[in-house]
Amino acid sequence: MKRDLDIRVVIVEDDETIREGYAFLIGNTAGYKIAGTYASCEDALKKIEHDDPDVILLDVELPGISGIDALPKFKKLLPDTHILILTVYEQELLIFRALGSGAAGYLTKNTPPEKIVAAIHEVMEGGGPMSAHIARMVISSFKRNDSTPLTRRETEILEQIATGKSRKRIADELFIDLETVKSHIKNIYHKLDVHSKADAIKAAKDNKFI
Amino acid sequence: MKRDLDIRVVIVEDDETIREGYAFLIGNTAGYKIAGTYASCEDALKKIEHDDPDVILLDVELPGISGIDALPKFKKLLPDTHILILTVYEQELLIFRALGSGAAGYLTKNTPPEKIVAAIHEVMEGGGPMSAHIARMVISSFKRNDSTPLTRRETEILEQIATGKSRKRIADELFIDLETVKSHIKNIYHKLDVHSKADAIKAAKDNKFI
DNA sequence: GCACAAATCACCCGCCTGGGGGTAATAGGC
DNA sequence: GCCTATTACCCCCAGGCGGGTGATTTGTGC
Repeated sequence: MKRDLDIRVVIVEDDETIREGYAFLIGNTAGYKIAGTYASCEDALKKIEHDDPDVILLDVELPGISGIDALPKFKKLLPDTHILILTVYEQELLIFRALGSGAAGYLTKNTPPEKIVAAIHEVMEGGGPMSAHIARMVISSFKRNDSTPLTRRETEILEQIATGKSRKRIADELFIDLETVKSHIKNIYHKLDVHSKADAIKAAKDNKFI
Repeated sequence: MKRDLDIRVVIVEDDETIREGYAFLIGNTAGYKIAGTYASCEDALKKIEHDDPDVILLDVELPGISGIDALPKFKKLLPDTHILILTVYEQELLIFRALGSGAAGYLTKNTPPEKIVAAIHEVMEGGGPMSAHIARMVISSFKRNDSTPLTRRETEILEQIATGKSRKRIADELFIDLETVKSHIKNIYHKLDVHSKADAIKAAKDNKFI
């Protein structure tokens, strides 16, 4: 069990002005303590274990190893430390890669300082702080297309196909005949203008039909 | 183009105390206007078009049609209106269904009133407000398991299989022999202790290996 | 009540895929 | 220098998959 004193924060950020700015701000907030600051992931990975941080503020665009590539390494070194991504980039690919690698939050650099402190607090309380625009993108990634050409049953069957099940198995699980499943699949292929499982799945996912 | 005056808010919530409480709060905040309040989705669906709302606060546990089932209907009636889910439930299934149906945000009922107003503002600015715990669950849904038994290549091939591609096609796209792909698949099956595509995909997804 | 869409089942065909049994050479990382 | 990841090859055979055509029933909308 750790001391329940200050929240220990480490900053990994190459721009000295920004780094020292954040450090000053956080270090002077009651309840927070700067446990270390680094200009590169290489430096940080060598010494961060001694800092014993609760939260890491991690930049993604860094010279040498990028923050996004270093994320799994930090996670391996400090499995219980929360990592907050801090970046100017709002690219979907980057965001989902970061979250997939175990980031606990994703903030853009235009986030006002007091919100950053609030985000650190939030992440310690089990939250997942995100900048507004990021949150919207994350939510959008779940949204289905409601103007699908597929019927309910066709959508259901295509979802089953996307799990890798055979037509026979789908038929059994839906309590319908194999021939019925084949009919549905033929209709799906016609509607999506494809000629294979893989293409149907891709077309449907691209269009958020499934 | 709409008037850029007050933000028009509709509340759909069966508990009168809560409903009127929110209505009073929001109605008395500068820049916001209550365009309508309803105790059920049935009522709301009939009249909501005349309210011309910018944002709907929607409860999920309602008598009759649930908020979650009504969500697509509201979306159809008012495609440009933002819908904020307001509920006590924090079940993953419910959350992802709501977001999949087009909810722009998801708040729990313990959210302090001023945060609800802030969330309405945020959603109008293109954000995706979520309660802390919800946001964490959403983020967690992206997180991969880093202690996978699968090698990099095996993971890559299983990902391809999960897209419905045939072994031959995977071999071609990865510039390796069909027999090599078969070998990898055999190894994957052994490691995951399964005997089919579908089971491998399920096991891998359940464990977040892919 | 009628029309149209959705869902169901049927039988045809040819070809390739999928799952499982082995074995083994070469590269790359610690 | 060793281990494992990656690559590749041999065998077998059941059954799946994609495509064509047609027919029946259920149900929702106007």
